[in-house]
Amino acid sequence: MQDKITTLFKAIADPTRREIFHALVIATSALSITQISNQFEISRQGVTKHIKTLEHAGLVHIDSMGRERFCNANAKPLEEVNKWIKFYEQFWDNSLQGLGDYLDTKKA
Amino acid sequence: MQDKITTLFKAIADPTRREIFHALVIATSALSITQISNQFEISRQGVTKHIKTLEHAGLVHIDSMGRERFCNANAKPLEEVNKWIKFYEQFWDNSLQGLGDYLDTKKA
DNA sequence: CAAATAAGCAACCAAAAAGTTGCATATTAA
DNA sequence: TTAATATGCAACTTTTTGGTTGCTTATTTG
Repeated sequence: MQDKITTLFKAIADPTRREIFHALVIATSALSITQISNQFEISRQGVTKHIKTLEHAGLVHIDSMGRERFCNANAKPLEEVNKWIKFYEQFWDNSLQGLGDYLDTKKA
Repeated sequence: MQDKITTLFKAIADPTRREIFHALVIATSALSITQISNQFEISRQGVTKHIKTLEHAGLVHIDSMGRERFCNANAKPLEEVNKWIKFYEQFWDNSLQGLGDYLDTKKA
């Protein structure tokens, strides 16, 4: 399909999915599909689809208990996004920019 | 349309766009649309569209000089993404998790 | 000025994404 | 064991997205 980080970026690019993920992160216990659906305007099937996308990106882990499927958030994969971002930090952060300029000057 | 952070997330969710952005970030000088196109497989129009998306997200700034349009990367908006991510860091980073547990214990 | 170059605009296309409804199936409760 | 509940699966619709081609316009350059 597409590479891992793209799957991840796409998963969090959708606002509904970010909301669902957030709800799972701050939940005190795992939430079933129906429980999640009750918190959102969209249909249960819509939620299922989003959960599948999040699961595929590694952001959600599911524990099946009987007929219920309890969803847990897993923020770990976001570490990759964080790494991606980190590289560009030096280009927006002025203090780091200054550091870069300093090193350049030193070299010259 | 959609909120700012979603525009931003969607802009960086596309791998081609991330590549273009990266090329602009590491470029020693601003690049024209044609110059960018030469570095990628897709058509000039395709590049133009991506640039427009990046510009709309604030990740690219354009300086028009005569018939040419020179594109500069601007990483600053990524700071917002970084902030978004930061919140979830405590849920993946074990040391911070430990810190949270510690504070909870202290409270109790 | 004529030719070449840089780019925009518009229309189009195919595939993907976000969401829906309907129905089947498994599990639990009355 | 029948009814209710939780979910999955499949088909379908609408919108968005990533990309294309064709044509026009503006700016250089020979």
